[in-house]
Amino acid sequence: MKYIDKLRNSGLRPTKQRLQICKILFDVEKTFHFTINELDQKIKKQIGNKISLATIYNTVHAFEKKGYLKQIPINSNQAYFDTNVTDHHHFYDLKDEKLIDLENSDVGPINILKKINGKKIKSVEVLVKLED
Amino acid sequence: MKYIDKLRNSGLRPTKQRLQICKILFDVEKTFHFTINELDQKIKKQIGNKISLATIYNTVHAFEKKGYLKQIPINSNQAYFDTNVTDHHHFYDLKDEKLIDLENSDVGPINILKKINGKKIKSVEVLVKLED
DNA sequence: CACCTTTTTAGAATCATTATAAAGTAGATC
DNA sequence: GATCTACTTTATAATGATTCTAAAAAGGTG
Ligand SMILES: [Mn+2]
Ligand SMILES: [Mn+2]
Ligand SMILES: [Zn+2]
Ligand SMILES: [Zn+2]
Repeated sequence: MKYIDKLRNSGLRPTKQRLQICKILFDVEKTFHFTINELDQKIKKQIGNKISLATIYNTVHAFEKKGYLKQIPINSNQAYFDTNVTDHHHFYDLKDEKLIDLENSDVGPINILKKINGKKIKSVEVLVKLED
Repeated sequence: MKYIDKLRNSGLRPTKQRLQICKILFDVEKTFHFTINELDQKIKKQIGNKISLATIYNTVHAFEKKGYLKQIPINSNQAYFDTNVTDHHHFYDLKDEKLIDLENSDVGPINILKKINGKKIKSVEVLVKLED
């Protein structure tokens, strides 16, 4: 009951819905990127039942807040999430509208020389747009 | 009649509305970042009259397509545009929800070591999120 | 001016996301 | 195990940015 503990330790009750979403998001070998609608589809397909969209939004946001998911800024149409929460970067294939991971080691160190008074850096993300 | 020519050369008729928007966007010393609503406010305030939101969207998208504006991916809430169309990067102040330019020279060369088969790189953008 | 095309516009439609509020559930207590 | 309470889920409505529509207005050309 790996996810039950994970949720409890985060102060989130391990409900049936949250456990199902955990299974889909984290019980796979590879991390992946998804939109809320894609997750909704995946739940219907893999679990069989449906989870209310409101619950899916709530859960994804709760997981994001706890650091189990990351949101990737791509465009203003819809939110993209990532189950890979390590520091890393992305390709974005403009034609397929798909994200591809770009590990830190594939980019090399990024040195931000400019400083902003009174602010500190929370994250540094590179987005590489791809075309044919 | 600098903007009349600019528009004509782009195959866009120099209408009153487009010229007014040009004036606001390009007739200033410094480039800046804006959302559609901020632009709408600015038009009302600086020009006095109002331009239909549909026209503002149309014009901004037309200018983006022509390369006179760039869209900056920040989050999925609303689109941010930039009158600075040179290659550059951004700070995003999470508290103030404001963009700050980060010139290429403030970041240093970014070497993308990973290649994706059949795709070529269109742009490389760094987003540095700031917190207090 | 007459004609044709592009553009503007108000308003409706769309779509992702968030809010609401009622019903259900988990976990604690007895 | 029944009871209680806070948390969660859910259907549904509301919101807000963006896009669509279709009719009116304006630009450009001869
Ligand atoms: Mn969010
Ligand atoms: Mn657009
Ligand atoms: Zn990723
Ligand atoms: Zn900028």
